[in-house]
Amino acid sequence: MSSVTIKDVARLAGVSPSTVSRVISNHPKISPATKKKVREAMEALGYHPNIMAQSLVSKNTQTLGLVLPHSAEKIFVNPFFSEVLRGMLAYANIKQYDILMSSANNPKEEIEAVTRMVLGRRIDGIILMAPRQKDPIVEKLLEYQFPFVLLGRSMEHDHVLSVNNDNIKAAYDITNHLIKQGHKRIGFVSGPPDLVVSIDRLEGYKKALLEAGLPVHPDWIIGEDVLQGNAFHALTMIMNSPEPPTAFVVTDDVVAFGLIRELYAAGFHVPQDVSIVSFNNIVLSELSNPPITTVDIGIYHLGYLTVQHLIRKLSGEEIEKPQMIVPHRLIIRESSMKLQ
Amino acid sequence: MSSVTIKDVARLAGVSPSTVSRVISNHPKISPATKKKVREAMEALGYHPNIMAQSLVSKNTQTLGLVLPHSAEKIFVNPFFSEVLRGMLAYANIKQYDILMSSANNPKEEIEAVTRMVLGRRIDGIILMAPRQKDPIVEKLLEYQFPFVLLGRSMEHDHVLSVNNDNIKAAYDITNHLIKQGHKRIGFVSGPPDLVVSIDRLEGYKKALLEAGLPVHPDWIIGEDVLQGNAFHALTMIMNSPEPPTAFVVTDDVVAFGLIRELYAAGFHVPQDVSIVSFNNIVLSELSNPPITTVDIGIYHLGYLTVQHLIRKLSGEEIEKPQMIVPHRLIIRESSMKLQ
DNA sequence: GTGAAAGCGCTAACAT
DNA sequence: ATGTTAGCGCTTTCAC
Repeated sequence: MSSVTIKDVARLAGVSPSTVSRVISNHPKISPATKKKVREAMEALGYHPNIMAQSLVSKNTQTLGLVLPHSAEKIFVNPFFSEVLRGMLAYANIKQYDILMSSANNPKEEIEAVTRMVLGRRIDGIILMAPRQKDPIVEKLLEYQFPFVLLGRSMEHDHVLSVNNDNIKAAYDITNHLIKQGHKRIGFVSGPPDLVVSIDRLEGYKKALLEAGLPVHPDWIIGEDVLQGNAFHALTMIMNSPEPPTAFVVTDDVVAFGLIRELYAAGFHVPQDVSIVSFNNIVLSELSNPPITTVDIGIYHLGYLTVQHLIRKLSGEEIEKPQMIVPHRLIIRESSMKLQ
Repeated sequence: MSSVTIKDVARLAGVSPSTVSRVISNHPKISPATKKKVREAMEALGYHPNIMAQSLVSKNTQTLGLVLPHSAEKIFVNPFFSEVLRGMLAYANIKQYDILMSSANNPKEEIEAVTRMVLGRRIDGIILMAPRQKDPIVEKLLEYQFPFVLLGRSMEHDHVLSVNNDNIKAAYDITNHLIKQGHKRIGFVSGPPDLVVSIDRLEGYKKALLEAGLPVHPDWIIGEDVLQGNAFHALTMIMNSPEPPTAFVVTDDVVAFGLIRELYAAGFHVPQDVSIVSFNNIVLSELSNPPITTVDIGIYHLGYLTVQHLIRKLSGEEIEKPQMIVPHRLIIRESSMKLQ
């Protein structure tokens, strides 16, 4: 692993270092002859530009930062995450960008990680996943005037770059699907309450109920910790009440898996006793037993467009609409089969 | 987002840039007084060292490279991946390392991505996931003499750093579990055939059968593409033969999900008609219907130790045993309930 | 204990 | 079209 520099190439090609530099960056006025000579020398020596040195002077790094949401949300984010990352990397790859990841165990570390990346000038822009209400990182980045994109949306700032689903509409649509099936008592299983996505989906659910003249029953809105069994008690309470829900809108496929399992353990079958619909359409939702009715939010696409949006901004393109919306569609499966 | 440099700090603190540098790197002989002055100046200006400049001279980047396996393996790797990444980032975070990801659509791009990172001196070491038999990237890295660690193992080089399960033993153990349940006709669903992990698990399966005096039936060893339904035909063929398998060892939980689904569609129930066991113990395997018997391979731990192993190597520690083995354990669930 | 100076590998005026 | 020069922000001898 030799360390061949631009000077070595210059020497071998019999030109000056700056000429080599020009060849690298495809400078227009460079004679075909020398270009060829230099290319050959680079090839012969196995030259690759030192990216640190390039960045130091050019002030850009061809790198995007991504902070992994901290563990509190791990279950919520889990299978979604690798798919969205695939989409991100796919576009980044096209544009020769890499993605620098950092993790954090709590909001404080999260800020630190971002600060280190941004002020350490390691990245050109940053991708924020799962933004919260009044998200401190968003505020910080705004303050730094550092380019970033949200996978999700900001509730406070509508001029920030973001790629999102219309989660209110999505929740509204999927809830209406249940209503059309004849359900009148519909519960909701929420995600972490400070995530914007949780708030939006809850709102869409409520909107559909209200429009249909159905009651919004606060006791039927439960936390996502059913999966851990913490809310098992709450669930049995609800299900053993005189008039239990006949359906649930669940904020995430993984949570839906858990819920189906908990219901089963409590003696309730899906969809015979209770219907389940959820969000994301992760691969496994189709392979669930029963297969889960869900909202396909285009996870891969979401990741892909997020990076595209950010890179466009970085290359100085005029962004007509900062808020991009990725369309969703309902995938109707067995878990919400029509009531007889 | 001002760009405050070491000079600015030096000026404000009334010292030379080199002194500031010494404070940053905790140089021993520096008077407490100046140290304090400099620290205050850094604080006041919001100084953060430019990591590119640091790297350029110090020749290390505090960054590890990771190449996402290309899409062919996406199904195999999917839910496993985010968990292993969490483990990697957790340890990296402790040691103030970041992880630089790059993706590739094919083996050629994979090599390119690695070359760009390595020769571009962007990273100090590299993590390779899911190594193959005679893996070209391993050969390349060996040739460059560049530090790397395998999540898995090399079949050819036993001195390379690696963190792995004993997959042969794991497959042997889980197959024996089925044999103890009274199964005599046991099939196998494989992963991508050139992955070392696939080869090892197949070997362990065969070993258990042979030792028990049971037949290894080549027709019962099928590819992982059952999930896509491509091998659906093969599966029904097998199941409709006069003496079909009564159990399957499946190489991956996700594939097991798919298999259970396919079997169900073909009229076979798990575990009444056929038992299923698999590997990885992803979160959802417990929430499957039925819950899946699987080998817990300690995914998070695997990621954590992989990075630990590599960072130790990078910091010049003497590595006593280059090949680390993470213990596995069987998680017995409903999908392999005893035959009556 | 601290400063001055050189240089890491590269790019970008400014010359010619 | 190409070479010369001066940095980018930092670390690290080498002086004192």
